[in-house]
Amino acid sequence: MQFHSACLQELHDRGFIYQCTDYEKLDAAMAEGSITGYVGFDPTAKSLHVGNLVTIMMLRVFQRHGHTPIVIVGGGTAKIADPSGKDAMRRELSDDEIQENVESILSIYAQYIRFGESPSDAFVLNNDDWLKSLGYIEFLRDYGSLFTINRMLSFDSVKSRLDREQSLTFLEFNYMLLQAYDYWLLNREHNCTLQMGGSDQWGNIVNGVELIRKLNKREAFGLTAPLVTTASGEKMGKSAGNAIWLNEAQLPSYDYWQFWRNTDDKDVGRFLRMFTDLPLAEIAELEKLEGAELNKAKAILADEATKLARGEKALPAIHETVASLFKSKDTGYSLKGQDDNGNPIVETSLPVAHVPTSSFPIVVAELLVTAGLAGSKSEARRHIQAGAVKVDDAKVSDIAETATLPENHVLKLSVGKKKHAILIATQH
RNA sequence: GGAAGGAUGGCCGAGCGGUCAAAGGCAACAGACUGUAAAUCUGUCGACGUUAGUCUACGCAGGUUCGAAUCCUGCUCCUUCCA
Repeated sequence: MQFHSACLQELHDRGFIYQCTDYEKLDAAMAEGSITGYVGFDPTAKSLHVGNLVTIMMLRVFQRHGHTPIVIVGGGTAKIADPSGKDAMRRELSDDEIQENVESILSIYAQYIRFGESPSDAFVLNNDDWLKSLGYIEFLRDYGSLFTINRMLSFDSVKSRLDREQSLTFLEFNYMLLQAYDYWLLNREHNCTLQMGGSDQWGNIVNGVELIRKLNKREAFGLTAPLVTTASGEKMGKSAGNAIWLNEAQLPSYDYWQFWRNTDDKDVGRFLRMFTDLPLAEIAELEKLEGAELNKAKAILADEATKLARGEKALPAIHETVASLFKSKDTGYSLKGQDDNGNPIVETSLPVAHVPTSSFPIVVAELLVTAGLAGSKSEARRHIQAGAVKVDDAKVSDIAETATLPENHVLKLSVGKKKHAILIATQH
C-alpha cells in the first residue's frame, strides 16, 4: 500500500496497521499537517507487559512524525472493565489501587513518548475527570439514544461473551458507550481526530467515530494494530509462565533482554520493525541473515528493545553477564573486591541471593529454593533428578548432595542452560 | 418468582461410591539434538519426605457410609427457558 503521509506509510511498513476506518481520508489528513491522536489504557494492572507495547510503539511513531499523542488514563472506565477480550468479569478495583496503577503505567509511557508543553508533545488526561460527573439520565438521553442495542449486540466483544455462555453485565455492556463518549469529548475539546488501539478495540473505536459524526458532524478516524502473536501462535507477552513486564521493578533488565534474545527466528524481522526504531533498510539487511547468523539480529533486537524500555545504561551490565555466561562459558559474574564486613562484592545482572556462611555445607536443593530457582524443595529435587542442576557448572546428580563453602564465598547455581542465580555467602 | 442444567488441577475436559493426587489434551519446566531459535523425541508437572508414607485438594457448609470428586441436605455463583 502507498500513502502520501510518511507517518501512515511507516506505520504500515512496520506492520502496525490492521484496520482503518478510512485509509484515504486519514492519509490526506495526516499528510496535510499535524493531527492529534489518542490511545487509552485502563489502569487495571500494576504494570504493562510487552503485549501492551504495540500501541505504545505506534504512538511513538506517530509522535516522531510530528503528530500529537494524547494518552487517556481510564480512571473512570477502569471502574467498569472492558469486556473486550476478557472471558469473565474482572473484580472491581479500589480508587487507591487505580491511582497507584496509573502512576506506574505512566512512568512506562514516559520511556517511549515525549511529554511536555511543546507542539507534538504528548499529554495525559484521565477520563474519570469527565465521566464521574456524567448524569445518568442526561447521558442516556443525549448519547444513549444514539446507540442501538441491535448494533451493540453485533460487536465481537459482546457476541463472544454471549456465545460462550458467559455473563455480560449491563455495566460492562456500557463500556463501549463510555469509550465512544471519551473520543467524542477529545474530538470536541482537543481536536483529536484519530484513535488507535489493539484490534480488540475496533468496535469501541468505531462507536466513537460514529458518535463524532452524528454529534460534531465531523470526520474522525480509527486505526487498529494487529494482535501480535509469536510465530507459534502464542499471544505475546508471556514467557515461562511469567508476563514480560516493561518496568524494572517487576522484571530485571537481564530477563527483559533475554526475552527478546530468545525470539523465534520467524519473528525477528517483524519484531525489529515493530519494537525498535531501527531504519527499515537496516532491518531488511538483518532479516537476510540465515541460520545461526540470525542470532546477531536477535542480539540487536534485544539491545534496541531493552534500550527503549530500560535506557541505554542498562546494557553494559547485561552484555558483560551474557558474554561471560554464553560466550566464554564462564561464571556470569565478576568480583569487585570486598566490603567492610569482608563479604565479596559481586557484579552481575543475574539474580543474587544471600546465604549466611554458617549454614554451609548446605543441601543443594535448599539453595535452589533460596535462590528462587525452584518453588519448593520437591521441585528442586525433581530438577536435580532430571539432571538440570549445576553448581559452578558441575552437574549435581544426587538429590542429597551438599555444597561446601567456596573459597571466594560466591557460587553460581544453574537450572537448565538459561536459568542462573548467584549465591553469596555472607558473614552477618 | 418457576423449571432445567452446571461449578473438577494454570486452562480445556473426562470421571459419577473404593483400584482417584483424579484419564486425555493444551500450556509450562527439564533432558537429548541444535544456534541462548524452531521442529522432534524423552522425562517431569499439589505440598512435605531419600524411600515408605503423611497432609491438602474436585464451588462452600454439613450429613450418609468401613470408604465420597462421585450419594443426601442447605448455601453461593453461573447458564438456559418460562413469567
